[in-house]
Amino acid sequence: MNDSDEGASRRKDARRNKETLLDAAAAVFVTSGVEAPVRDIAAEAGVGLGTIYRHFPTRADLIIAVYRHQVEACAEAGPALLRSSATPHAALAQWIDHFVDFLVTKHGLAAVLQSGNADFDALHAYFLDRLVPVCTQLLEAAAAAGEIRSALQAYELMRGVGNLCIGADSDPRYDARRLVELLIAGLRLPAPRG
Amino acid sequence: MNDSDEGASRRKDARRNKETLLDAAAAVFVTSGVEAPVRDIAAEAGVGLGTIYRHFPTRADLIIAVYRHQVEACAEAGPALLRSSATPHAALAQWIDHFVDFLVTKHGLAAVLQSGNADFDALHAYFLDRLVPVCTQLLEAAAAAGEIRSALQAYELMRGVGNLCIGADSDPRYDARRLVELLIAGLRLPAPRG
DNA sequence: GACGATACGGAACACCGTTCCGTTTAACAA
DNA sequence: TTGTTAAACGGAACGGTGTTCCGTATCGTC
Repeated sequence: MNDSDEGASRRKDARRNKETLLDAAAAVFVTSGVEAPVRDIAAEAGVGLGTIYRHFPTRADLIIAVYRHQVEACAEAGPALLRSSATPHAALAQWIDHFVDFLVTKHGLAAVLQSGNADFDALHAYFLDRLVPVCTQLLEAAAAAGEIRSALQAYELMRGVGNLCIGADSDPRYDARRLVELLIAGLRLPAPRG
Repeated sequence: MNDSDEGASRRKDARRNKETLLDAAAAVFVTSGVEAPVRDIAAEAGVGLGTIYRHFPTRADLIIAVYRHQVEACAEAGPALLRSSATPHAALAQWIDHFVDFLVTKHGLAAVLQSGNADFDALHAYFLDRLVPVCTQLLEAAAAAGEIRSALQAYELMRGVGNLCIGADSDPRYDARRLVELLIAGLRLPAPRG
């Protein structure tokens, strides 16, 4: 854990406020979704707007900070699954499942991730930088094992899965997990010359 | 064509402005995307903001009006494909392809369709009302022919396809068509006991 | 040409993310 | 303890949304 001191201030109140803000943001994200107004988060934390923007230069930075640990955990789960699973394809499926679980339980996160809104480019880039290499590794292992057709880049798969998760909360008629399953099923190689 | 007179005004300038507005909106949507500011459209049409909002009570209504003809054409293409195609599954695949082409060529339309933003509920509802029944018909025909696993509602498939199209413009690394193909491939029944 | 209904334009409003700056406060030295 | 100073604070203000409102201009009719 080298992230607890890298941006830490000399002043106790500043450190405390940053923690308070992260907690408040996490709470507001749960109840109102990731797109909740910055003012709501400031109010929840009992803090002014200036304080938010000093600690987190942009909304995207705040969102990244809130979910960093979970994204790191997801990234680290990839190699672990590859070691513990029966086949690379099983590892891939489980990893995607893990990722989908993460996205689906964060109201509006998937939508914001793929919104194309320039405000969230940093968020988009962070997710991609951290997770695409892991996905590539899983994909290549599965391809090497001859379990999948290899015509798909990890980037494309990640975006596709992310897209499928949009709106999965707040709509009981739409089950993103099932569609992602279908996508992964379509990826599987049916037979050498089907 | 009964939509050319259903909301037509008694005044010539009003009718002309509505046409001008539709053309201007279409032009702006092509260059700046569907999320272009209303003011840009008003400026392009050489018209005030009030005029836009009298003819189209909400942004969503304007978008619906601009794309109505194409959505109708898509809806009508469903039964036609079912008649002209070799198998129901082929008809389904072609129809989905048609729909994807439509979405992918309209900057930001897919994103706005699934944004969950209440402002666009009417747009979302219109697409669904018009296209889900068509998709249901195709899906049921393919299921009856034993070509697909039937565990997917048309609503879910439409949302999934729509989601996959988000951001397909403006990112050469992401090919929505390929992912939709994979999804449809995953839908196909491999064998009675695979 | 006059008149009433209709439509027009754009200022004004509410809300957003973000910036700016005068004020407060923590940390430290004397 | 007290004084000094750099850091952090709060929130008004800015620029940009979608939308509303209403005084003004215009069309169709008599």
